[in-house]
Amino acid sequence: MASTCRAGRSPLTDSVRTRFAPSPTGFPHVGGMRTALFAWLFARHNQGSFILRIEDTDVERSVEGSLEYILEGMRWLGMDWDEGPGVGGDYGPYVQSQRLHLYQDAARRLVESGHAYYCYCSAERLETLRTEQIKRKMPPGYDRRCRNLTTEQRKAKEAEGITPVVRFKIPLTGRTRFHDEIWGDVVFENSHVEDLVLLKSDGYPTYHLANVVDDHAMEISHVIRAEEYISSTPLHLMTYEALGYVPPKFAHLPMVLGHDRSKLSKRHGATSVLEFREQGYLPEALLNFLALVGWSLDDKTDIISRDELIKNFSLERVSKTAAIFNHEKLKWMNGVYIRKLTPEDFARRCFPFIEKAFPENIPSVDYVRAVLSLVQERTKLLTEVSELTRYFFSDRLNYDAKLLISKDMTPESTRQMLIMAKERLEKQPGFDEKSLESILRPLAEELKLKTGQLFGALRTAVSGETATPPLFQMMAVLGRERCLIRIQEAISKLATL
RNA sequence: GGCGCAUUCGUCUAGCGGCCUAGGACGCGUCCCUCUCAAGGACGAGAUCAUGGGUUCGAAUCCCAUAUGCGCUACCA
Repeated sequence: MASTCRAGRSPLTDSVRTRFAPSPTGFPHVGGMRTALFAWLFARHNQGSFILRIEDTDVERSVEGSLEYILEGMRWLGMDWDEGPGVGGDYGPYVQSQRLHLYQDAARRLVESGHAYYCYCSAERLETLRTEQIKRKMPPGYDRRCRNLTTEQRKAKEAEGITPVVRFKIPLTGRTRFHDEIWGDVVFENSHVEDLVLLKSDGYPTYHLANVVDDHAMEISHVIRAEEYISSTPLHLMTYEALGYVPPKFAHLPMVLGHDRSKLSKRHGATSVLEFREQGYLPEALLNFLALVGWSLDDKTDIISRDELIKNFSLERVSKTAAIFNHEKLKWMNGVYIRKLTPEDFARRCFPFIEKAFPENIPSVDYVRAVLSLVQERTKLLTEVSELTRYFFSDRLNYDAKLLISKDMTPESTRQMLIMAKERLEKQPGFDEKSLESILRPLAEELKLKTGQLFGALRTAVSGETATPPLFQMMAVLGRERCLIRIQEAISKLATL
């Protein structure tokens, strides 16, 4: 796209550079990850660079260990970064708390050039000011009391030992307009923009300053971020200009909502991508799903591979409307991806869940594979496999004997039927799917029973369940000995009815 | 309250003036397949394109109001 040479960006590096800039204040939220995904896709589509930058400028909200979770979430989804924590890069450090002097310098320059000023107002004054404004139905905001302090007044405040903050001196008139890659042209009256704080009294920058300074320093070409920042974009633009920087392009992404149309949060279910992993979701499914929250390829495609996503992603097809996170569709999509897995891959991914559920009862890897191949197309979540395969690993069946009795059958007729079946099975040399079918089907005919009546009873006898994979396949995997024992148990159970 | 933005089936969306008696997907229902459950296939219900005015030969698509929703309105990001 833009290939004009501009200040701060050399022709050599004038390519697409996007970034994801999370603050380490919690888990990797799917909303944030969706934002990261779009920035990542845009960079990859344009053979650009994707940068990961940590915005840890809020000391109070910073949560120990959360950075590692965020990185883990990114890695799990397969979003690799070209620069940032763990990989380095030419524009580091990529952690804002290690770049404080840059922001402090910028703030000082801004004050010196008259674009910003020191503010000595206390948090208390600001607080009472705000509550008073709200009470009188006035728009809340800073009243610019310190905007025009004289040198003497400032000296007096300094003498009191007050550490000031730096606020941007927003022009009182005029308007700021910009072109958003997704929203189009947006215009704001400058008089509605506040003199926001750029540098806090603890020496840390606010998001507004740190963002501008770093996006410029890191030569970010496209700022792709959530919709909530659109209102502060005019301030950012003014800051770029005041600092003498050429601003990047902006693209604001629509929000991700919960089912009640409020911002997606914990009460809407899982919101951390790591939680989705624990619940048995496949990263490729989540990635596909997330890509479709606010973006579409065309009027009919739902299942899109990572490569296709990269190949086809464009900002033009990003929607402007907030989207509700549809867990049902994600689950369906996960099922689609599970079915697409090779049996080996499916087994590999399920193994941890099986091992966890049946630590003492795993005879062999081959057995587990055989079992899993029977349930693959029946599972929507990896976590379901333990439930789906329980009777393959445990001999305690615990079912109600009544479940053995099919329609139009009695306990006694069912018992007789199972006795016959057991005799035939004992005599049958092979125990594979084919030979099982070759004796069980004729048996049903011989007894003048519907296949469902015989097979249903055997199914329950052998598994304790009424819904299982196909009977013969299941029995073949369970093995002759186990099946015969279970059928005998069923026969005994029926006798007590 | 102010500012900004949005508004197509329950949900995700296609649509960028005539191809729309609005298409696809999830979910839902019926049927087929079938030893059960899935998967798969077929069909169906489901949107007066938020409402009201314009513009136009013609509007879901353009314009203006209204309503509703969302975002911002922090020494949080």
